[in-house]
Amino acid sequence: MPIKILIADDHPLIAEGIKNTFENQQEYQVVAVVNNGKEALDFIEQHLVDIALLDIDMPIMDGIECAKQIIVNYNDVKVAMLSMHQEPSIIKNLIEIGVKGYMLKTIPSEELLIATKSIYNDKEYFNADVTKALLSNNTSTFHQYKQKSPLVEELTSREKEIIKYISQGFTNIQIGEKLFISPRTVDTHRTNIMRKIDVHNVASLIRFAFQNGLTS
Amino acid sequence: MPIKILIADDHPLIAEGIKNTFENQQEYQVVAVVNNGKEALDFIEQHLVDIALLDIDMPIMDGIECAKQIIVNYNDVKVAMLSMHQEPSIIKNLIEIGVKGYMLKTIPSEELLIATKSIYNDKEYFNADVTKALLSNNTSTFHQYKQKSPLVEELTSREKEIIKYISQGFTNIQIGEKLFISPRTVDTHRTNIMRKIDVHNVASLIRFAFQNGLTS
DNA sequence: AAAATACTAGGTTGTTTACCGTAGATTTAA
DNA sequence: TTAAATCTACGGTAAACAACCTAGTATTTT
Repeated sequence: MPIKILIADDHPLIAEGIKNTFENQQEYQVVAVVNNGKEALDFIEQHLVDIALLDIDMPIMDGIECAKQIIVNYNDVKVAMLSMHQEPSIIKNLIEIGVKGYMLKTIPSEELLIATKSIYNDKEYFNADVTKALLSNNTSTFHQYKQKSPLVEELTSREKEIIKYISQGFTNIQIGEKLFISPRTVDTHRTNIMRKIDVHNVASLIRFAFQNGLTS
Repeated sequence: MPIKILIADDHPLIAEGIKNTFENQQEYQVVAVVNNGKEALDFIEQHLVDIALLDIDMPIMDGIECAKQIIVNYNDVKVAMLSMHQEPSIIKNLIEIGVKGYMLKTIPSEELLIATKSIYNDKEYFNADVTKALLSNNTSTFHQYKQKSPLVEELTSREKEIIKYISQGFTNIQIGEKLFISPRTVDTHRTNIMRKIDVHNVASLIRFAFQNGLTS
């Protein structure tokens, strides 16, 4: 029973190239070559597909949206991206969505075969260029999350203590009891904190706390 | 002319396993199996080697020091690591030193062959687990050490959507506007979410969202 | 000594959230 | 075809929070 592959790419030449890679092997069977994400979804709805190889840039429905839909609606169809993009944010996003593989189109044919087989066997596959892309830019991507706001410096140690308790889910009254101060005092601190970091509700306050490592 | 491979690993069984992988192929030739970094260097000084496959944990001289020496002194010997470590810091360090590949020992034999060939052809190779390891460093600090709650599974996709907006600091009214539903409906979702994950204020709700990667 | 900062506490007012219930419409599963 | 789940929406009440305000005490800085 060959591995059933769907290829989605709006460049016919590339799609054919990928198709040829698989057609010389009896382990694989290309069951569809489509031009966009919508067509891919339509096909998957009607037929059995093991692996969907999706390009990102496609008309009507792009590969990202298509991947999302497939992963949500067709649990047993594995999704791998085959793209020219190597922006870490895109790659990261896709991996979080749940794609099993991400390959750049520079991947050699034989590696693509291995990759496809790995993915079919419930493993994951990312080719070297992807790893390098993540690595080379990971400082910036990393900082996007880890970078501390300079506003943290504005907070006094008492305020950081308060924000910690707030982010742990305690109410002003509970915090007051813990710190042996009036809940009104806690409220004052809370107000001051929010003014300093320029947020206007608990949700944003806690978001700030998490992003700045103030959560204990 | 086969690709000349040196294997350095202090576990004889593993070293033999790797050796066997290559010996069934005439493209490759294992010219040495050594037990530590020092022996590897000694061998390379006397013989021609195309690729050195190094373990990290070895007595006398470890794989990291060995890799450094090889890369500095023997420009035409390519170095790849084959290890059980997947700490991003180690991997990053080695890539900065200049190793051409990093594979975990969980790599399938056939993938190892492809990898070795790629590296011989002046490409780089990192297997999927390595990418994942790097990626985990890439994502936010918060989910790193905290385990995800099974309660996430209880949430419907709509509820996850709501929780995402809440954690972004939007009020029920704002969320209602975004999703074209009544703020009362948002409130109902909110109530249901809080019941499901057993929290009783926004703070805890957002804490939950952050710890479970529901913050977009 | 005066000014600034931090911590404390309270007043007031309006908004938002938390929790309780009910309930129709639609989709999904048994 | 019931049954269950999901998404939708509303009423009401109490608690918590958000945004203003003043103000005393203590400590540090200028």
